[in-house]
Amino acid sequence: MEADEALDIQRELVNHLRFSPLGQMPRLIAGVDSSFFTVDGNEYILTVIVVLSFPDLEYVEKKYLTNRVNFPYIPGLLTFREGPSFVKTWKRLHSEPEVVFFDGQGTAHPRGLGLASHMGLFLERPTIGVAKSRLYGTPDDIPKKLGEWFPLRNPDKEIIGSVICTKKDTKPLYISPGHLITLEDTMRLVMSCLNGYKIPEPTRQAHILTQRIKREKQTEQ
DNA sequence: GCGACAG
DNA sequence: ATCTTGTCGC
Repeated sequence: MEADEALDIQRELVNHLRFSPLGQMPRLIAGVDSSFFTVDGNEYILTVIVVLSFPDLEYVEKKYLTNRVNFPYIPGLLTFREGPSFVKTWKRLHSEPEVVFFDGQGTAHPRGLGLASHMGLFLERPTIGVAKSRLYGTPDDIPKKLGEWFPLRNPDKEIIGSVICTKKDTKPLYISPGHLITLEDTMRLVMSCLNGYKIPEPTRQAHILTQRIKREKQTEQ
């Protein structure tokens, strides 16, 4: 996979995105995260998917997989580095989450197709992008108080996501709809999944496991 | 050409 | 993301 053909894929797939209101509240939500490590000069990715009940946020299921990665990290092309591993891991899930949270952007992307959006097209179900930093767009302002938020806009001033304060005295989160969900519903779900921490619980649990599994993996061998 | 740049 | 210990502050 070359970078230039990856760009063409994004420019084509963005036309398939749909942003519709969530019909009903989900019963299961999945959180995805990945970590990386190198062995004998080869780079590997460890992807973890955690499924929680909603709105209780109780643990339901988890699956993880280690795969080799060849595509480098290139801002705007994260999908081609982490996407393949996610797809393989997803196929091992027994439960069927109605919504999936990704660590990265949804529509708040140079070509409107961040990791969450691209994976949403694959899954054909609602996805959300939860990023810890900005990739694209300009926020109207920076939120400071818990729950406060501002629109994130593209150069044409169109709203592509939002910057929201999910915890006091911490940098805000950059969230955007991935696919089959509106920005409004995206923000509602993110706020409903907060558990006293800055990162929504599905993504937070996945991140904790991604680090722990990798650490145990190195400790044993 | 210069700066920006998810994880 | 990852390399890495302690430390300032709510």
